[in-house]
Amino acid sequence: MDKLYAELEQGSLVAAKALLGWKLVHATPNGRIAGYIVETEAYHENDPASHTYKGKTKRNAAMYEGAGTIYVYFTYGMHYCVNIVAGRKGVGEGVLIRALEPVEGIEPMKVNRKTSVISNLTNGPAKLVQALEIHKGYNGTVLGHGLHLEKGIIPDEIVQSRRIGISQAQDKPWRFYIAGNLYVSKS
DNA sequence: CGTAAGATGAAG
DNA sequence: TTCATCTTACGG
Repeated sequence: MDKLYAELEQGSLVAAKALLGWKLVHATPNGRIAGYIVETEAYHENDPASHTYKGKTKRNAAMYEGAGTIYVYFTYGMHYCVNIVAGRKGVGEGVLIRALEPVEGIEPMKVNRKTSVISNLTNGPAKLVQALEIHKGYNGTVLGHGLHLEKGIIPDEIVQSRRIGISQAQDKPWRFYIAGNLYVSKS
C-alpha cells in the first residue's frame, strides 16, 4: 500500500496503471462488497475531457485534495461514478474506476443491480458504484475507512486505449484495462 | 435567472 | 438510437 501511494502521488497516468489488480473494498454495515479493479481512465488538469480542465469548482474540489482522496460525482441526472485522486494536493487529477471483477459480496451486488448476470454487475463506472453501494458521502474523504483498497492480483497484461464516453481529447490513449478480462466495460 | 451539456445505462 | 433525469456551470 505504501508503494501504491507513492505511485498515486506521481500523477493520474502512473496511478491508472498502478491501480489495476487492486481490490476495491466497501465495508458496509451488512458486510463486505469488493472486486478487483480491471479498467481505469486517467484525467488531469491539461486534459480537455477532465472535470478539472477549467480549474477548481465546488463540484471537483475533491480532485485537488491529493493522492488517496475519493472523488464521487453525479452525472446524467441519475448516475454516480468514483475516482481515486492522484498527484499532490493542489493539483487536480484522478483515476476513474470503470470496471471491477466481482470478488466478495456477489449476492448483495445482485440485489443492488437488480440482475443475476455476474458479468453485468460491475462492468461500467456507474454500475460498480451501484453494486458496491458507494454513495456521495464518500466524496472528499480519504481511502481507508469504509471504502479502501487491499492487495489483489498482479495483472498479466495491460492494454492501453482511447477513453470512453467523452467528447473532448478523444485521441488520447488514457484508458487502461487488463487484457482479456471478462468484466471490462464494452466500448 | 435560463439553459445546455454531461467521465452513463437500459431499453427499443 | 433514444431517452431518462438533474446538478453544475456559465452567459445574459
